[in-house]
Amino acid sequence: MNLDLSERRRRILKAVIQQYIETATPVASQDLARQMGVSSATVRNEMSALEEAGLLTHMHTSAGRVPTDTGYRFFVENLMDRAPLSAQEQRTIKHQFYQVRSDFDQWIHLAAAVLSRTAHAAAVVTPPRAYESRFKHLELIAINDMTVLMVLVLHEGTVKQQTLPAEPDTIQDQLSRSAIHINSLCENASVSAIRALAQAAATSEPPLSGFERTVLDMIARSMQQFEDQMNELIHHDGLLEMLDQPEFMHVGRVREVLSILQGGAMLDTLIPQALASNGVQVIIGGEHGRDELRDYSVVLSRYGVDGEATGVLGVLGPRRMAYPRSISTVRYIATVMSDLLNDLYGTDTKAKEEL
Amino acid sequence: MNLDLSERRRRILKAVIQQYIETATPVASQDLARQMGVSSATVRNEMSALEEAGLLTHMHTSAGRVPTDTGYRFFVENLMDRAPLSAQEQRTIKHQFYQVRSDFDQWIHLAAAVLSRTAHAAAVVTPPRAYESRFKHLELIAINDMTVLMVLVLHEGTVKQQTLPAEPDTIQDQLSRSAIHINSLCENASVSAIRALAQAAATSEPPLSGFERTVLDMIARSMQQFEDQMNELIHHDGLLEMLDQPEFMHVGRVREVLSILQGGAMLDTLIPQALASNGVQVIIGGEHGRDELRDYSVVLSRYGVDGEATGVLGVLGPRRMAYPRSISTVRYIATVMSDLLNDLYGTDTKAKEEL
DNA sequence: TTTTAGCACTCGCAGGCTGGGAGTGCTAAC
DNA sequence: GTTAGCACTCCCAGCCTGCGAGTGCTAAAA
Repeated sequence: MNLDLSERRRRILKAVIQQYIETATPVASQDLARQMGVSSATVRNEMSALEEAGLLTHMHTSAGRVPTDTGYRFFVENLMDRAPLSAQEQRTIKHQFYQVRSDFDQWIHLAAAVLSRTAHAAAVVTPPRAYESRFKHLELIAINDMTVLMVLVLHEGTVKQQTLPAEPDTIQDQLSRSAIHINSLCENASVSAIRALAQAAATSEPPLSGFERTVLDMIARSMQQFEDQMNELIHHDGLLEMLDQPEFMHVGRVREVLSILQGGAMLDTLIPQALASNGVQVIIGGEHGRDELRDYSVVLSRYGVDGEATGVLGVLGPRRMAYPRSISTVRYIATVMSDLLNDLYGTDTKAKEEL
Repeated sequence: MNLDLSERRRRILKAVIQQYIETATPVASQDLARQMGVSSATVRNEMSALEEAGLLTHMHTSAGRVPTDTGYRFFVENLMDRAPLSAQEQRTIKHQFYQVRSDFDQWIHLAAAVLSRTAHAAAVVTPPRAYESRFKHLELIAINDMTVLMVLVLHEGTVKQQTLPAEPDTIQDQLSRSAIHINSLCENASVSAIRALAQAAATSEPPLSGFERTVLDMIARSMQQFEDQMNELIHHDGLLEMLDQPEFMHVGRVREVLSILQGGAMLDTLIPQALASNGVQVIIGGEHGRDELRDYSVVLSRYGVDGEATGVLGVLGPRRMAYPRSISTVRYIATVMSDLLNDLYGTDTKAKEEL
């Protein structure tokens, strides 16, 4: 994508896209004539050339120009002014995160809320996850004489809770001993290691009781399930934020967005792809051939601490999205989240994403 | 509300409402003439009387009749056929819950999903909560040499996680000892009891360390916050389910519903009210004077185990809602959830809600 | 060769008009 | 009390129309 555009054509393309993003109406040659310092006819000629090059279109003869996917792409990569969040905004955001700093599972909600309000688009955030989950700690708590609550902490800090039926006459003391036993056995173990331990129950020293074996099975199943549902835990927010946009005048669009957000195109391709790459990813319209996304753009970034826990966050909006602002916002919040996680996990220094 | 309606008027009213619920178009006298076995003119006279009584309206002279709030109310209380879920449906639902029976926090999601799909409306579910939260168990886990993960289990089984900065050179052993100490002190304690303990740190036996005091403060704050956000944790689902209804042709409606669901009318009045009453509550249109709800109806029920943990679940839909089905669904799922919680908490037998 | 003015042409869109259809309300007869 | 008949009201989809916004093209100017 290195079209050899004259300076003037670049300026016109940029102006068209900026104006279209702002006003949501096709832009006319007249509109630009003034700021370009030439006549509308000249602008028309240039626009015509840009259309030839596949960067603009128009729906019918007497309509203004509108950017194509390619046009937006060129804009994002070569034309747009980077617009980092103001110091004031950065402070506000950081402050909000500071206030919930100890409240692990509020980070996700806060990130989504801030993203959507700052970028004026719908936000998506997946919780931070290790590539392979590892056992950290187990706690067994008697809820009553029939039920035990099992609290499982994974290495990256995720807490899972499950109940299991108690053997009759189980007392907390026994449970605590079992927990200690399992904790010592399973330190740092992966799913498969725990499965192996459960298999070899008899040979361990001291041998595992039947109950303890059940717990091991439960742990393995729980961790496995956790890994499997990898990306089913997308949290999203800010739908309302988007409904003001004129593209959502028809309800069909709302339906589209909802299905994309909850389980459609988001999971299958975009999130894994974002997890596998560095920096901020921008997907414009149907660039990936996914038809549901034809009219939408997505800005995503990975965040987290390498090797420990990473997640994905970003925004989804109409193709006519304020790219500079969205990109800055996503990038900034990704670094804030990474810093938080870095404080949590490590003495590691390479938490901040580059780009 | 005991209007003295003739049998025929009741039949006509019922037919009007049923047909309107089904077709979403005002119902004409013609439509009913046949099934009533009288001429359309007669039906018109009767309708006219029902309109006089405030049970029906029409928007302009040449339009069919439409129920008023009062009409719906009369229908719900005196006219409608109770339609319990079929045995087949009940089995399916029970089976789904059975599959996630050990996975406490999936219940909420499942309940919302099932509710919305079964009642074809948006579902809301609040997690089960004790009226006053009580301490159950604490666990302190060293994540690294700078951070401690605190896992707090409340009496009703809720698990809260928080991080706190570690003192330098803290080792897991010390943490475990602190946890044991605090666990023995705080058994069953309420927020205020824990606050008192923190105040009297020096006098306890053995005395609480500075770190342990910090943890106590943290616990108290966390529990307090938990009580404060009482109803901010509404989980909802099934927006898509509703968008097919013709009343959502205009986007404004979608916006309305979204704001009701996330933090508007739902919290303020309806949920507390549902928590305070037994059985299934039906709120039709603007019955509560809340203007945002003018065009919507809500069917809610409390669920849970008295004294241990209760929550609220229900559906929100257009005023033209399939009341019999919604009510049956809400009632059934409330009993299923109550049974689950009952298994979890108690030997108690009075878990099932009566109407 | 590039730019510009001028003009014809295209298209969308809001407004007004119209006819038909659906439904009621009333009246008078059964 | 019920019904047929009819006038009347109102909505709605379709059609036309005029206007405004923009373009594309051409021929002249720079």
